[in-house]
Amino acid sequence: MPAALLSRDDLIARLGDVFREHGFEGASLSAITAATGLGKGSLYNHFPGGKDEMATAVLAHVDAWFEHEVYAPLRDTGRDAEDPRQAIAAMFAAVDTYFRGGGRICLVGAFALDATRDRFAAAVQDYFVRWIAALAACLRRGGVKHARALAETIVAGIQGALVLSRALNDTAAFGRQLRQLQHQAESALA
Amino acid sequence: MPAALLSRDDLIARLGDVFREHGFEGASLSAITAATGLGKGSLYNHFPGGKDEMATAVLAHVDAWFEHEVYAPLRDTGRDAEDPRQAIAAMFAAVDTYFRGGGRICLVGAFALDATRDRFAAAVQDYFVRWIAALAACLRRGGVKHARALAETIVAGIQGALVLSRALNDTAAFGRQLRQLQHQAESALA
DNA sequence: GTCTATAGAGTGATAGAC
DNA sequence: GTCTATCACTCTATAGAC
Repeated sequence: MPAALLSRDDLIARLGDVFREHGFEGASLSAITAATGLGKGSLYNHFPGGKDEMATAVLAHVDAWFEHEVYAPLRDTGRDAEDPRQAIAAMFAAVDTYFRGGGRICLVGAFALDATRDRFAAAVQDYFVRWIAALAACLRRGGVKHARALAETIVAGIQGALVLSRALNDTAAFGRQLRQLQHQAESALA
Repeated sequence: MPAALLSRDDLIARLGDVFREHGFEGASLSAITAATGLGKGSLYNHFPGGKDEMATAVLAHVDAWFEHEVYAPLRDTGRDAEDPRQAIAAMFAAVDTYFRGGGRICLVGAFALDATRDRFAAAVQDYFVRWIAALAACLRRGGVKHARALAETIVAGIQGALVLSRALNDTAAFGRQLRQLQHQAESALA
């Protein structure tokens, strides 16, 4: 067989970019073809289920990244006073990197807003439930009283920061919100 | 001429529902026809520019609502200690009503996230710029030091709360975030 | 009769599935 | 590449308020 032009990981990363850019409905197969360099035949070879399966694969990829880089470190935080603070600083750093300082939106958040949500409701809900739970566990271990409420505020704040920085076309707004949220978390830990 | 089946305001309201539900790309003319009861001929009679003009009209309608119900009251707040507090409480009440307690998303925020943003960038940016400016002016009049930063946090927080409540399929999350943000504003005013 | 809101068949282009 | 369905949109025609 001919060599694959793209590894599966590269392919999924590019699919993610297309879905982030155009949304699920707006991501036409021709846009996907242009972004990946793969013809329709190749795409259907990799994803017999079509666009639905492509989006599912991208969501699973995003989920795996957050599980490894964000949720697990938060959950594995010890009880030493400094640990939760460091874990939360690491989370904010990871988030800033992942979202390219506000230049990249959250695919899961975008899917949550439109009718796409119904198709991928389970994956969308899971992403947020697990993020909030992992962050709340870390905060609780740091002695925060209303850990669950604060975790919800921080996760919502990050999503809002992405909307705002895209709307204002100002990635600096994302950084400002991230720092404000991190400060809010650190104040609660102190 | 035949009587209009729908007033222009009703028509625009229904168009808004369709765009909120499906996004700009996902809002097909057949979905619009189904939601409005109007055939293509009627729709193109009202909006010769097609979907673009429909979305522009909806955004203008949203803008007018927020200008009248949210921005103007915030800007017109006096300098009495109680005024900014009341104006901000009124803003949160208006926001809760408009977004149906979290059951309705923000069309402008949704447009900000996908590629639609480029088409309507000016209207999208304007909505957020004016909201933040009006809220910051009110906070500043209430003696808040970093009024602009807090205003940004609150507006971003509202957008994030909408994403979260849709993602979790839990409108109660929207109410919780709204109360938290209002408390944050009131603490800064005190 | 004029004008406007209606309806919907028909256009070419393009969608996603295979 | 081929397929059918559907896309946004055009055009012609009619109904009815003035």
